[in-house]
Amino acid sequence: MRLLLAEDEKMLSDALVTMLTHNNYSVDAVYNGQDALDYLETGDYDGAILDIMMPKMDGLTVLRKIRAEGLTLPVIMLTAKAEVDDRVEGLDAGADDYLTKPFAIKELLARIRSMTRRQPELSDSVLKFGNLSLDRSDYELAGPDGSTKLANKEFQIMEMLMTNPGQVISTERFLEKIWGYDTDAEVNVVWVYISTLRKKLANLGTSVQIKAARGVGYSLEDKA
Amino acid sequence: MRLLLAEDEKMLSDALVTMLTHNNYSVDAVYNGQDALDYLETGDYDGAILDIMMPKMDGLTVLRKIRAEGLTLPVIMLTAKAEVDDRVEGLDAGADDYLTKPFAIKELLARIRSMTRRQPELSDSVLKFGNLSLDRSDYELAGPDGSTKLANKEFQIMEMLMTNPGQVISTERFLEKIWGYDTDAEVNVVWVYISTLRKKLANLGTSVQIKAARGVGYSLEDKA
DNA sequence: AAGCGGATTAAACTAGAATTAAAGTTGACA
DNA sequence: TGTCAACTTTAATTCTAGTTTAATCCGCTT
Repeated sequence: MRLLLAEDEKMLSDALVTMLTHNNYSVDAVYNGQDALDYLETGDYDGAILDIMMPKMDGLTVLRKIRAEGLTLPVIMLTAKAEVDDRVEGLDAGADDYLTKPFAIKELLARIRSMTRRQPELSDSVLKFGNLSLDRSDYELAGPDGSTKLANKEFQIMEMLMTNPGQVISTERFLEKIWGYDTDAEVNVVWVYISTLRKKLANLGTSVQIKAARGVGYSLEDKA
Repeated sequence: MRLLLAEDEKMLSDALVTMLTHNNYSVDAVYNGQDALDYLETGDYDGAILDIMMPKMDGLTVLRKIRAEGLTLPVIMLTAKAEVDDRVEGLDAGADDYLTKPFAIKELLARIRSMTRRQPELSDSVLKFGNLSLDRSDYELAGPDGSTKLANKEFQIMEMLMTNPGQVISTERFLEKIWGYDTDAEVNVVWVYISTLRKKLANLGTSVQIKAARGVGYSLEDKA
C-alpha cells in the first residue's frame, strides 16, 4: 500500500513516515505542494495525506488539480486551522477525510485504514494467471502442487507481475513503486526477490515463470 | 514519448539514457549543441533536456534558436553552475525548468513527468512496416511466423531502420547514434548485427529485408 | 537475551550479449 | 575477367547483466 505524505514541517513529517512505515505502508514524503502534485500524477499511489498550508502550492490546490485530472485516490487533508470554512472548501474539492492538528497518530492510522478500505479494486481479491493464483487478502500464492504465503515485498513484486502478465516491467519500476521514488535500495534487492519467487514458483509446480528481458526488466510468462 | 537529451559528458548521458528508456521514454542522445539544434528542428520530440555547457553551441543558444523558430516543446536545462544569472537567462530564453548538477536522477524523472504531463499517448510504442512490427516497450520483433525478443543493440539498430523505412542509413550514423560519437567500436560490429538481424527476419517469415547500399549504408525494404 | 523471520547486502558464479577475429563472398571497375 | 574494397558470415573471446547462495542486519516475540 503506497502513500504520499505532503507535509512541510520536517519534524512531524519524519515522525509520520516512521509511524506509517512501521505499519507496513510504503511512504514517499514531500515537503511542498508542487512536488506533491508531480508525485501524485504518476498515479502510483493508493492514498495521499496532504497538509493544507504548504510552500509553493497549498494542499487544496493540489487536491483540486489531481481531481481535475481524474485521479480518484482517497485523500486525507491535514489542517492547523479548525475552521469550518476550510473543511467545506476541502469537501468541495474532493477530499475524503479531515484531521485537525494537533492530532493523535492513532487517529490518523485509523482514518488511513478506513480510507484505503473502500477501494473498489478489492472486487477481484484473487489474481490468476495460467495455473497460478495469488490471493491478495492473505498473500497466498497457489499452484497445482500446493501454496505458500508470501512475505511483504515478495507479494508486492508478484502482484505487479500478475496484474500485468506478459508485459515487461523494469527493475526501476519495481523499485519506484515498491520501495518509493527516494529509495536508496540497490537493484540487487529486486534480483534477490525474483530469485526467491522463482524458487517458490518451481515448488508450486506451476507452468508460469518469471522471464528476464536482459537490459529491460522482467515479465510473467506461461510456458504451457 | 520522445525526448532529446543533449549532454556532452558521455558517462552521465549513458546513465540517463538507460534510466529514461527503462521508464518508457524513447530517447535520442546527442553530445553537442549543434546536433541538438539539428535534431530538435525535425520537430518530432515531445521534450528536451539540454546541458548548458556543451561543445559547438551552448544550451542557452540552442534554446533561443528553437524558440525563435516557434518550437514550443517543453525544455529542462541542466547546469553545473548554481548561479542565479544562468537561471534568469534561461527563463528569458524560454526554458520550463532547471536542474543544477549534481542532481538526483529521481528528481529529473519527476520533472520530466511533470513537464510532459498533458500528453495522453504511448500510442507510438509499436513500429510497423510491411508485415513486420517492433514493440518498443518489450523489444519484441514480430512477423507472420512468430516473434523474438531483440537484444539491446539489435533493437536500437532495428528501431533506426524502422523509423526511417526505405531510407538509407549509413554505418557511421548507426555508430554515432548507438555507440556514441566518441566510440572506438569498429564498423564491423554494425555488419555483425545486420547479419544476425537478417537471420531473425528470415525466421519470422516477413517480406521485409535489410538491403545494403554498397558504400552508402543500409535500408529497410519490403520485397512483397 | 535468545531466537525467529523478513529485508538487505555481499560476493561468487553463469548465461548470454557485445565485440573481435578471421575466413568467405560479392560486385564495381580497370 | 581479375582484383580489390566492401560487405557477409561464423566462430571465438570478452564482458556485463543477471542469478544465486550465504551472511548480516534488525525489529519483534518469547
